[in-house]
Amino acid sequence: MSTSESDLRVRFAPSPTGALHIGGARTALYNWLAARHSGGELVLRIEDTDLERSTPENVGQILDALRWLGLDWDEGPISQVGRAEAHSAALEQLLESGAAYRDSATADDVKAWKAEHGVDRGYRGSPSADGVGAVRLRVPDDGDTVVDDLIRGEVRFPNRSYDDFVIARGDGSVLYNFAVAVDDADMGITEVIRGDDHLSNTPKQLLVFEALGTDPPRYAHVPLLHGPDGKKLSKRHGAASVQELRDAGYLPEAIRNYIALLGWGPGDDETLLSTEDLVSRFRPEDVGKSSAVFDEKKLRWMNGRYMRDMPLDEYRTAVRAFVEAETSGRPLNESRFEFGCEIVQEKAQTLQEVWPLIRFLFEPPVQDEKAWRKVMKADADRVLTEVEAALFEVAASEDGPNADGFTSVAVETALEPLPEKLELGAGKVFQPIRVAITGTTISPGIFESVAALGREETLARIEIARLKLSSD
RNA sequence: GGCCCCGUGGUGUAACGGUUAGCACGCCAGGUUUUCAACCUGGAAGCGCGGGUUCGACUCCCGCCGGGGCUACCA
Repeated sequence: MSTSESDLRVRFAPSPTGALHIGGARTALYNWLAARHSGGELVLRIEDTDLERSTPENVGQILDALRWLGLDWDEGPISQVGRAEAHSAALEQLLESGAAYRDSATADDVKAWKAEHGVDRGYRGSPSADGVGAVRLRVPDDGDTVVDDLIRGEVRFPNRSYDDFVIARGDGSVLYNFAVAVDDADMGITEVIRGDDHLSNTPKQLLVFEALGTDPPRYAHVPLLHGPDGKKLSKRHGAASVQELRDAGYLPEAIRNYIALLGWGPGDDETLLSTEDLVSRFRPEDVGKSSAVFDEKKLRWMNGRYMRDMPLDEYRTAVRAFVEAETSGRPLNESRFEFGCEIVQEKAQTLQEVWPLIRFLFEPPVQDEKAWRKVMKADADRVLTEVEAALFEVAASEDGPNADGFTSVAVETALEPLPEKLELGAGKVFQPIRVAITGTTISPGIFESVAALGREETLARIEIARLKLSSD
């Protein structure tokens, strides 16, 4: 828990109606960065007043996603439902003061009223005689409610275009715009950083603050994220939730770096920014105004950069979880795994891509027929015969991955002269080996791959390939 | 429909009343290379449109067009 070095208090307030989306994750990140940058505090509040859609599973999922992303909070999670008493008290206060009233008008009544008064005219009701009905807040007829937004500047909303909006249902349970304002007030939130979709709601919340007699926080509305088709980001756009990104093999730090850049830039040409950099350089007022499109291609590239920069032991730990999922926990040759990670680190862009590249170390190769036809041509048998002879000469004191005597370097020393000796291009010599031992044309470096597989297994697979060759 | 927001290459961003409009991803070509990736070099690609204001506008103003949000007794 950080000691408070500033008065800044922000909150992240997701509604648990599903997984945490990349857009929500970015909002969380911006709040977190703002808090950590200034030494302020971040409160996590769960907006669960929609009992139909808010489930404990969803709450757990969001908390997991935040933790996995490395975003911690100083207070909470606080359930909005758990604050029902505070909400009722505030509601009573407004009913007492006359700032709000009970109105029995139905949706149809409101529609009829508007038909009569004009579409740009907000509904104005009157207290029901019997004191039943939903609770509405009185909205002034004149003037503007002004949102002084950190990102948008001053935005004016004409009061007359807003309905006397419902702040509590007939049964007394409160609605979103009311609960949010009461909670932000009670929690002493000083700055609200949230999605643009709430900009139009802000006047309502401001009106609640005014009725309550409390100073409102400052607002910073960040632009929404869109999918590649320009539409609002949704589950249809592939890996759109944090959970899916995690399953696809992305690293938390890469995601933090990438989504921070969606709508914000450090001001210079830096692209790769550590979380430390982000914390020191991020300011909500520097967030741009236009919506951004989530582009997985760039995330992939960035993730690859982070994967290559990882310390090897950390890399192995991250990869292991993915490999275990692929092999359903079947024990693997540990030294092959360790060496496999080492030789594959330069190649994969996501954790998910690692297994296909090192799979040949643990299982017989699955022959890709296209690769076979492309590589196993006329010279192949002659080449493989030479390769066998050359590898046979390499003395290995034991048979294991990168074993003493049969190291990448030793293998390279043995194979490297072959192209010249056979008067063939390097590809003509090395590709058949690759296909013989891995089944495909794509693998880690050939010398490393051979060393990782070990002498005996390599020779055995080459022999199998030669047999297949003779039967072609 | 009403209220509100946004509009720099395919994507994310930078600059700004006066620059050859920069950087990154992606794309294309070439190089390197044992494949892929990485790496190196080069290239195509942008200020939504129309009016103003100004000596000068991507930048300021207006209109339009396009995209988005809100408009529930949802959040």
